[in-house]
Amino acid sequence: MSDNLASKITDSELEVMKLLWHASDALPVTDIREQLQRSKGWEPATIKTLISRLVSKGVVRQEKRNVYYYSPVISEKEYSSWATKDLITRIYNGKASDLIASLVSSNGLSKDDIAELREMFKVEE
Amino acid sequence: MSDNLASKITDSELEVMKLLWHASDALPVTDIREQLQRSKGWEPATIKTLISRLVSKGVVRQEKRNVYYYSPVISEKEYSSWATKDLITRIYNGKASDLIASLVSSNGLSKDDIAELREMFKVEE
DNA sequence: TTGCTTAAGCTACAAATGTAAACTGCTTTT
DNA sequence: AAAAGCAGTTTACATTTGTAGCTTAAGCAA
Repeated sequence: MSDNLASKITDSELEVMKLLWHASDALPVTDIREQLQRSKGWEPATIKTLISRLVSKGVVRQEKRNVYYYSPVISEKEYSSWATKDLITRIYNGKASDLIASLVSSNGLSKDDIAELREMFKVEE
Repeated sequence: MSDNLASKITDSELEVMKLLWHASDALPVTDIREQLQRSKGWEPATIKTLISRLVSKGVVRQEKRNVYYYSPVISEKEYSSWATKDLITRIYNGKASDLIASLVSSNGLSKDDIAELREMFKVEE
């Protein structure tokens, strides 16, 4: 996923992406509209604009059937790991461990998180 | 640090913040200008605009001496931990360990990072 | 078949952002 | 003192983002 694709997903657009990511298959506008209208209170026109922009940006693909069906071009995992690396580059001078240190020192980790991490980084012998 | 302060620091503004964070004391525009002109190639006017916006946003304070001296109101640590939590909220459904798992599975961690993390999460006995 | 609904595409419009010039009044230099 | 330089302030202007309306054409309901 190149920088100039993912970096351009805005907050509102991300809501659409989340919907598409969680769908098991491509969705027609109707379905997208229905859900976002409920969860976000957006007008149909707004939702259509967001979808169009995502298509222009190349992160959503449309297939013509009776009506267009939309599906994500990049996966949620790709996007989130990109966003994480981007954060690390921008504010942790590229050091992932600094991010984690920050989480630790700002109490950003729950007891469960810490337990998981101990497990994750346990030295195997 | 309330959401509506930090969330409003834009990319360009962040460059100014970094400079202020790394300075040991408040800086006059001259110093800020000098460094950002070199490192970013920005015109003096641009730099002045960014500083003003940061002051309006309440994240930079100005003290009147001969000339104004500028210093950060929020610390780099506060900002970065806020930004990290924000990322976790927005794309990891609030689960910090998911972020770290994503880093692990996308090879976002260097050997050094991993070594540090092992140390960090070592079970003390 | 005649509307009603609504997808698609185009247009709109304010706020935020990136980038910078113009003006105004000190301060410093010649 | 006159000129030069620059801080501080105001204004500018294009692009991006959030949010949404209008128009046209097609599918579906009555």
